[in-house]
Amino acid sequence: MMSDFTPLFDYVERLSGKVLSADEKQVFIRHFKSKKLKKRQYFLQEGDVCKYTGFIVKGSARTFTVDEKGHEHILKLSVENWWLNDFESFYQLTPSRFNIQALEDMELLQITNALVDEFIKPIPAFAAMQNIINQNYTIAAQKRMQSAISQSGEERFQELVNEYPHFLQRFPQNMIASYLGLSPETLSRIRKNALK
Amino acid sequence: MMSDFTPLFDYVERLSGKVLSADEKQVFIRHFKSKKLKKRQYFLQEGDVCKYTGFIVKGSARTFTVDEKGHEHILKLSVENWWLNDFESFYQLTPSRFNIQALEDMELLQITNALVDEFIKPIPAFAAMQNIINQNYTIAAQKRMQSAISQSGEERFQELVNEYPHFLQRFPQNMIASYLGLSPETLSRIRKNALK
DNA sequence: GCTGGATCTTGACTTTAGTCATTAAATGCA
DNA sequence: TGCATTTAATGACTAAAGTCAAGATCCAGC
Repeated sequence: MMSDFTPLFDYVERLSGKVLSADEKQVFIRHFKSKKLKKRQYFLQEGDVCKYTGFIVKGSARTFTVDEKGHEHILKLSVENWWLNDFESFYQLTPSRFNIQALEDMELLQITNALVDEFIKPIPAFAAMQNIINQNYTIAAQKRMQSAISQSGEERFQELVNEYPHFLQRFPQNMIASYLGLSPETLSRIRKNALK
Repeated sequence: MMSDFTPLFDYVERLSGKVLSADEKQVFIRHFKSKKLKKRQYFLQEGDVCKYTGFIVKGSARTFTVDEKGHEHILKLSVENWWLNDFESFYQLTPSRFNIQALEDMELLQITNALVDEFIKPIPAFAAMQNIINQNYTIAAQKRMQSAISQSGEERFQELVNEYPHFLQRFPQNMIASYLGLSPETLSRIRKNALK
């Protein structure tokens, strides 16, 4: 059965502000492949090259590293209508420093770098979307960097509560803690204090 | 006297991998204006819209915020052959959350967003450069985020020593500390320990 | 429903980094 | 050169976050 490309088309059109022709949609359908991941399965393992970029139709994932002490640090939490990949590895075809793992059962539409370059990038709406994404990502990264440098754990948590309240429902607390750069115990205590 | 555009042309050609024609160079010369800043002068103040993006021909600057306690946090240190701006404010024409201040006497080539869109973006080498920059910046932001989340102050300092050794010569230690998200005292002690 | 693993909470303690105050050194510049 | 300002170092203390260990709770799958 064919996957549902509607979310992807909507996403590209919305971000780019351009409309996709029927022909262009066919190019997407021809080159993106449906991929399913069960909870806990890996989309990418540290040391491997990130061959695919995937559009998340359903489910969620975390991008994380493991340090020398064996502690995991979550760099990114990804949900529906986001792209799943390690930019650096995907664009430069270098081994990745990250692991990407499904936190829920996932459905992706994925494609290789080579096919993107050959068939997808020439589609103006896609190229425009890509620039917008890079721009947005850069801005978001700058904001997050600012909070990492200048705010306490408690302030970073409050910001997350305000900006991504649904994350709190959707992800276990230890994942949120790791995303914020805190130990699970510390986040537990922060929440306890915040309730007063 | 006309400013020296050579560094800018070299930079655009190097990043884009394309050559600029004489006509295209004239477009640059026509629309970029030379701007000088003395040490400590502001290129941008919090609350203002970042009207210009500037290519740094000479000198250096810091991008920083001031928190409620009056503490400054440096988000970015910029030197020759980098662009100086607040992405978010410049692209979206929203008031900036950042201050940008010269750390040394500076010479910039600057231009407004509107003029970039009208005259400069149509130059293929420039558009290509911009995408590469966004890509590189995204990758760099991810790396820096990773160290902020998963490394101690000492490890972050060691990384800076390895990656940007010239920063240590060029910028006072309290600026470096702020860039690393540390108090000046803490960085002083880290350095003392590291010398053993 | 029962069970085992995962998640969360809490307490006691340690480590890391920040704060405040003081002194020393370096630097700018008149 | 000499003085004022900035920058850096250090000590004593405080605050924030991490660590380790134990127990409680939740939940998926049989």
